[in-house]
Parts: sequence; structure tokens; C-alpha cells
Amino acid sequence: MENPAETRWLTPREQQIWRSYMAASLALQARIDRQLKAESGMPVAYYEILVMLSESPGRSLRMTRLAELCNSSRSRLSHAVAALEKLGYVSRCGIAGGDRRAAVAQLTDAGYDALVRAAPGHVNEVRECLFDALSPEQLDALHDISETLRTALDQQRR
Amino acid sequence: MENPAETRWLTPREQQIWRSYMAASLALQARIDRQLKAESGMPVAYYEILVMLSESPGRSLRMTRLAELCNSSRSRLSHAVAALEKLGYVSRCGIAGGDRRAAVAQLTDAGYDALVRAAPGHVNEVRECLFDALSPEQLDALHDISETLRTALDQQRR
DNA sequence: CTCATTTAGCTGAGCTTTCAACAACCATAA
DNA sequence: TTATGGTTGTTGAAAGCTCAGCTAAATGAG
Repeated sequence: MENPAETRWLTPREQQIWRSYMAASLALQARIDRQLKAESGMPVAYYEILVMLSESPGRSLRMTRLAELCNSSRSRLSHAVAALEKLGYVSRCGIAGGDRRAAVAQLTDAGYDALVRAAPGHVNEVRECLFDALSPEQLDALHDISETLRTALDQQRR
Repeated sequence: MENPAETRWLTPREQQIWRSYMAASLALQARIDRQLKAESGMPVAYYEILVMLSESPGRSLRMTRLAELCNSSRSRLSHAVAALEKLGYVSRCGIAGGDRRAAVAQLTDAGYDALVRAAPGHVNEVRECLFDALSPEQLDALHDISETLRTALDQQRR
């Protein structure tokens, strides 16, 4: 902040909203993460990687594209894919004839199996924690809010 | 999951909501975290600790209570307070005459200063990312949703 | 009192993430 | 061609978090 004296502090109401939101989203994230880790040994971030790959043609994607889809930095993805590769869930290779910097991650059969094994428990947890807890109206509102936030955040992207 | 065959998968609409929500809350979290870290070298979790202490009588709290207020595990808090103590922002001591297991964390003057220095930039970021982005109706809805989620999540607490 | 159970808090190991730096490659233009 | 600048992906170090395990102290039942 340039000039702290001009800070527009949060009103009590705004503080209430902010803290409630943070608490809820952190708690939800923690629940989802813990369940997946307990049942399949993977953090959610890794699970998301497998999901995105499984939905892509050839079950493969370029690293940068995969990072975008997973809301991840390239560095983070690099480490994560390295770990998944060590588990035998993903394999990496270059691209034939194209950009020689490119690296492509591909879901292996073992990776697909791991995903199939993990999915039911994960979906169940998401359902219990989110969809069973909120009314249809609340879910619509949540979607609207989330989309608004997303576009606002990446328009500001600095 | 007991029986994967009975999994109630997410509908396309539900997937849309879930992914949008996750993307938005992670992006927001990342922004807030990055700003605070860049400007004051602290992760948000540490900042929250300082805030909670600063709002408490005697600027001090028992560890367990502090953990609750910060939505943190006791272990996490222990590590965090150890780090803050090394920075000179917090001091720890036992409690006179009471439960001899108890430990009390207290905000130091240096800690208070750090908080005062960090607050404007942080508040500004929260305002830009959340309160400037959403309409009053959306904010009301978000609060309602967050409260619903919070109570649902800690009722299920298993 | 004695024993078992629970609670408060800490610690170390292992894992994930962040950040800065880097190498390799592509693209563009003079 | 040769600079120049941007992009892709990786790496290593540092930091934070999670988890299991631990000690010490409180609690409660017999």
C-alpha cells in the first residue's frame, strides 16, 4: 500500500464475511484433501492431474496446458508429475517433430486404475461436504459467485 | 466407499459448480497469500495468528484456543508459533498456578508492529479481490453459504 | 491411592509447494 | 546471419504442512 493512512479497513460486516468464507473454504479443502490422502495416498492436486489427463484425447497433455487446467504453476506441476512418474501413474516424453522444448505427460494404465479406484470415495466426499449441505439456490449462487471471482481475479492478473 | 457401483457421480452441472468453486477459492487464496508474503514475508497462516492474538485480552491466548480461532491443527500452530517466536513476534510461557500443561502465546511489541505494517496491504488486497469484485447481494449469499458449509462440516466432524 | 484414559503441547520425518535461477529452444528483426 | 527477447520446462533450496508418536499433566473410576 502506497499510503497506509488511506486504507479502507474492513467493516465489521465485511470482516465477518471474509472470515466466514476463509474458514469454510479452508475446512472444505482440508476435508477433501484428507479423505483422498487417507484412501488413496494422493493429495488432491495429484488427483486433479490424473483427472485432466484422463479426459484428454490420448490421455495426454502438454505440461503448460496441463498446468493451466490444474490451476497450477509450471514448477509445481513439474514436481508433481515427477512424483506421479515415480509412482508409475504418468509417463513423460517429448513431442515428435514439433517444438523441441515441449514435454507431454501421458496417463499410464496404472494411473488410470488408480484414478478409477480413488474416484468413488472422492466423489462421495464432495457430495457429502458440498452438494448435500447446500440448497439448489445456494449452489446456483455459489456458481455465480465463483465465476465472478474467477474472471475478476484473472483480469487483474498482475 | 463401501460399494463403488452405487456411487452417485456428479452431474455435469455439479462438476461445473465444483470445479468453478475450487478454482476460484484456490486462486483467491493464492493471491492473498502471495501478496502478504511478498510485502511482509509472512504466510497468511502466520498473519492470522498475529491478528487473533492482537484481538485478545493481554494480547495472549492459550495454544489450543489459538488453534481453534485460526482453524489450525495444534501441531501446525506449534510449528508456526515456534517460527514466529524465532522472529521475535511472539513469546511463549507457561501459566501461573493453573494447568501446568498449558502454554500461552503472547504477541510482542515487535509482533504488533509487524502486524500494523502488514495490515494495510493485506486489507487492500482482500478488498480488491473480494469486496470490489462481488455485489452486495453476492456477498450476502456468500456469507450465508459459508456459514451453512461451516456448520455442516463441523457437525459431520468424524 | 492406583491405574487407565484423556488432554495439552511439542517434535521429527517426510512430503508438497514456492521461489529464483537456469538451460534449451523458438521467434523476430535488423 | 546474429542479436534480442520471450517461452518451455526443470531443478535445488528453503519453507510450511501433515502425520504419527511422544511426554507430561490432568481427570475419573474403582
